[in-house]
Amino acid sequence: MPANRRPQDRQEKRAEIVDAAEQLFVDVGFEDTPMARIAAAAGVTTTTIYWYFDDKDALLVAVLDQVLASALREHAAAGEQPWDEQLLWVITRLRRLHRLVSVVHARVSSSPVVNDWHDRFHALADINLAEGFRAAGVREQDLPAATRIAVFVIEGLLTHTHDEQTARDIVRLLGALT
Amino acid sequence: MPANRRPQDRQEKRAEIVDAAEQLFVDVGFEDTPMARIAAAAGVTTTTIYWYFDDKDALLVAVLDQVLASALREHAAAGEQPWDEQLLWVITRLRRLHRLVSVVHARVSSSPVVNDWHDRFHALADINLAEGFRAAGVREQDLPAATRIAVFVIEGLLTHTHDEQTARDIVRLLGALT
DNA sequence: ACCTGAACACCGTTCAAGT
DNA sequence: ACCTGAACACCGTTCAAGT
Repeated sequence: MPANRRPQDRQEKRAEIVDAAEQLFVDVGFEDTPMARIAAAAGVTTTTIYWYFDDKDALLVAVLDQVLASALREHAAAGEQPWDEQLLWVITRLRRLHRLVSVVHARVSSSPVVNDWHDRFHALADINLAEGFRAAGVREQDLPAATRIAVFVIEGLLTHTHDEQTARDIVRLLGALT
Repeated sequence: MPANRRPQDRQEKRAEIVDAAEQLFVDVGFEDTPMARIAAAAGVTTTTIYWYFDDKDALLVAVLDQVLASALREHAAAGEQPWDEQLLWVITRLRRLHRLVSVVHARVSSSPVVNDWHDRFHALADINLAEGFRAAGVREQDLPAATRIAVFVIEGLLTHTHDEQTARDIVRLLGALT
């Protein structure tokens, strides 16, 4: 063991693994990418991944955290926009993540860590969306229902193919809820 | 080979396999049930399943067809009901099928047969829902968007836990689209 | 035509052994 | 503490051989 190993070495290699996994999970899919392929892309051995992560699901959660943080940063940088433009931004920006959305739902019932992440994600999404709806004038007692409708529509648009115009029509019609 | 083998023998054994697979896919999940377990439940050998189905995805599609047909029969038998009651009926009746919904979405991008089934399902769902919305007085130009919103909300309710009251609130708020 | 036991290919994960 | 090659367990699928 080298005496000059800096503490962030660990974080750096961990980040390389997560980066490799993110690209593969997004473009190829979680179920279709073997651990060996992630390891090769990250320049490590398969077993090394298990030094940093408990199992493949834990690696998935790390990828989800990274992707979510990145999306939140981008969204904040996009600045204030009207309500429907924000929704359309989210839909187009996150469209390439549809495989992640699907695999999270598929693994919720099998993996406790994915289930936990999913719960936390929806709590966060609900808070943000409810804030937007409140600002748009939705009645307080309708906020929970309106929020969940918005979440489900976003998830649906991400996991189903559709053209740009359909997305616009849907978001416009959703505006009727406000 | 027995000379008195009747042609429906094949259909009967096929049905036994599909029944076993349906119960396991619904209660345990597609990814968590090995072919060997389906075979054992159906009283055949693993390899026998491959005489009736190309692969596990083809078996999944057979299960989906059977479940869909059963749901359509039940729905028809339920008779005419107001629009929101129909939606609530679908949601409670199909809630136990959430694993099927999730795995279909997860496998759409990997399995052509599942992808085909998914396309056909949504075409069918769109027709039925559009009819309901039209009868409920939704403007013709809003029908496609309203239909997709309803589909996405139903799928969301099936794949996310929620209490009865939330479902009622959501369906009631959806009524604002009409 | 229908069914089977044995084998194959693949993959997530573990473990003893290294540095 | 960190990394590895080899092995293990599991599972979808195939195939040669039966009836």
